[in-house]
Amino acid sequence: MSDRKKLKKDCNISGKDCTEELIESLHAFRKNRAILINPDYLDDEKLPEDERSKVLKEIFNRNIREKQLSRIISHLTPILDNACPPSALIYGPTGSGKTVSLIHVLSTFCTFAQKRNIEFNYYYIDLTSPKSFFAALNEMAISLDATNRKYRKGIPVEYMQTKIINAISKMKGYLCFLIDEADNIKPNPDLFLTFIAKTLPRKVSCRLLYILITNRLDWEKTLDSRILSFFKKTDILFEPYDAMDLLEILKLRSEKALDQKKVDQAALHKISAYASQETGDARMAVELLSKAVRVGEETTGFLGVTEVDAAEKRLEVDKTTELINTLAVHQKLALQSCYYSLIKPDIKKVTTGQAYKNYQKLCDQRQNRALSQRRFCDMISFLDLYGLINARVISMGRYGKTREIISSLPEQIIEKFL
DNA sequence: CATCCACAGGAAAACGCGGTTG
DNA sequence: CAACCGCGTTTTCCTGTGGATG
Repeated sequence: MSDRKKLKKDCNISGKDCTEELIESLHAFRKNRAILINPDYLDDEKLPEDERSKVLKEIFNRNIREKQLSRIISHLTPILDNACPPSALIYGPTGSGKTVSLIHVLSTFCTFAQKRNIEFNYYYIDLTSPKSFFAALNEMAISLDATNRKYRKGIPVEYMQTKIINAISKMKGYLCFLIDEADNIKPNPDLFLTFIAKTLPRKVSCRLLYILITNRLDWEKTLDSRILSFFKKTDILFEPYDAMDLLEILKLRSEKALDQKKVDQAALHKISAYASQETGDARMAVELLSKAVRVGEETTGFLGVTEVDAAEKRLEVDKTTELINTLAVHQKLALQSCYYSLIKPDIKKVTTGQAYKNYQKLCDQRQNRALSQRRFCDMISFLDLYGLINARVISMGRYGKTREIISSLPEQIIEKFL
């Protein structure tokens, strides 16, 4: 017993020492390789409010989105001459900086107008997650009255409406509502729009101005034309960022967040080029940057072009595995049945018939009914469309005409889902 | 050149399911 | 409560087809 105790004690001491050393050395090692100084600047969600707007100001001071900003501002300037501009509808793809630009413009416009003794206020209504009519009203009431976090369910809709009307009727001058993702009201967007466009202006004395943001170009067409005519609106389009804009944004982020000694400017160029080719989504560009930083910290302790390449690959892998995971059951089975024979080293292509046989076998194993070959055929074209397989129709002469299915995924992904 | 394979893919019928009406 | 719609999905049926092969 005493022996064992002693042994344990020894072990403990030596073990502790070892681990402590390990922690110390690893810590030093990691610190040495760290590129990231202030991670919050790579993630907008974590940035405190005032800090966020500071960053935004800096971005806009670099003449990014100048065209769009001037469009919005010239839309607003009639207010300075005591005229009320029409409502505006802002279009643009995700990550083109719609929300950010609008908030920036409105807040600066707000202070500018106040200096000239013009009463101007704006409220931001966030509908980024789908909302019902009631929830939209709720959101509106909250933005008007910051003290009240949330109104409970079960309150009649009319009550909410009068609540909002009461809140607004105390105000004077111009009142601007910035409604983000305005197309997100389900199931009856018309109701909400009728309320804000028709009912509200009649009940309150101040001048109302609506700015609706959406990323669906065709949204307008889904609306009732009668409501649409109440908004005598102007359209403003946000183009996606080009490579130069993205580069500026990335530069700013990297200056704030990263150790400049360890950052190669060429890497930023590469990221901006890649992101602008893809979608021009700024959020995606920043995400790629942070991914590249992570790669750099894990390997060389430096952010260069090679790290960006690696991050790109990793992003690609993440995207495809995510895509695969969101597939419907039978689609997943079809995909598996395609790769089932493709992973064998000597087989490079399969025909639809072979894949279908595999598919039937797989369905048998899992005891669910196999879909018809016709349906399978459609699923193959679907998978091809999404780039999960390569399938093209070829003719093998008298041996028939079929789709030739070839792998289009790197092996690590295939292994993962098989 | 005609033949004929093994499937592609269009059309229409059948099914499934939530919602509505008599 | 059954009958009936409406609409999306699935099955059934069918016609079409590129080119190796005899």
